[in-house]
Amino acid sequence: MNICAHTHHDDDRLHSVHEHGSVKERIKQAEEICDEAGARLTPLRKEVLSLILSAKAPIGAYDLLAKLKNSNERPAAPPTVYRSLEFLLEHGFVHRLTSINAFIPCCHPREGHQAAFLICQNCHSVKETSANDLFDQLKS
Amino acid sequence: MNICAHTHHDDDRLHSVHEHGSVKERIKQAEEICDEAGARLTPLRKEVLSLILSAKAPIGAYDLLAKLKNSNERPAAPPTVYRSLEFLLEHGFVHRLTSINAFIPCCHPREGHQAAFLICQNCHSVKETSANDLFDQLKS
DNA sequence: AAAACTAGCGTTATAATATAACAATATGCT
DNA sequence: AGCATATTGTTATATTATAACGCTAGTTTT
Repeated sequence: MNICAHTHHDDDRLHSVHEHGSVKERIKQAEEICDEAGARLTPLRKEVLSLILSAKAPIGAYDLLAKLKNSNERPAAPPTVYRSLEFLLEHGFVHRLTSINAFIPCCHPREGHQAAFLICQNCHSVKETSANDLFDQLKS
Repeated sequence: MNICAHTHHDDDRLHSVHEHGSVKERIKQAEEICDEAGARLTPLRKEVLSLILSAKAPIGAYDLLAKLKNSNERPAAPPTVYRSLEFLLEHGFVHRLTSINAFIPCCHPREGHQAAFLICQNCHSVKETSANDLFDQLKS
């Protein structure tokens, strides 16, 4: 499922996941979603989400760990990161790219959509496209 | 991309990857393909392919390693397996399922097709479907 | 309010997956 | 045979992820 997409024309069904609204706005949106769902976007979880949103590319768990250690008084070990990632994945705020062991923001956290990702095998830039049609087919 | 597919009706576009012709036949086919391509299906590589073909489900690198050790005088360490897997992947004899860190046979080694896999999140049984249509879309 | 419960996080250790680097051997070629 | 290259052996280590246990703070129950 990895295709290097070097296209530059715009297509509303195909967009870069790291070119979206401000981090602040998206954090605020996440807070609202958590409030509605009765979930807790704790300071730690918020910081991990913020790091993923701020990254210019998919970011790995141990990169997140390093950034947490640098930017923070908080102690940090692998479970610190993986537990936050688990929460963010469960609530649809991020996606896991298993093929490159990295994480990216979800562009549409409210929608419960199915996405497919085009990952450039050189630079790892990621574009997202809806796979709803494919999934409809498969479910049948 | 993981959907648990519990369907039992047959569909020529959707088939279980572990219900195919005999291992012997498929090894023979692989030998032919290697001959044509000038590639060497060495005894080690043949054994790894055979183990993947014989497995009833996706099989991990370290499971393969254990089987190599059991069934064989040959010494075996991680690179032994990973190098063979690299060869088998390059030549299209197997697929890597990154989401579960496991490997399965390719059902159509000659065709250079693009496949999508439905992996049961309970039992890890795998069905394969062609994703050529999707890929055509994406390339545009 | 005290006790019991729970979610979240800290902490240590270890499991599971994968690769780097170099040595030895086998294979093909002239 | 002698050389070049591909393959495999071998040791060590890197990378990714989880298990297990304890502490703390907030909540609920009584």
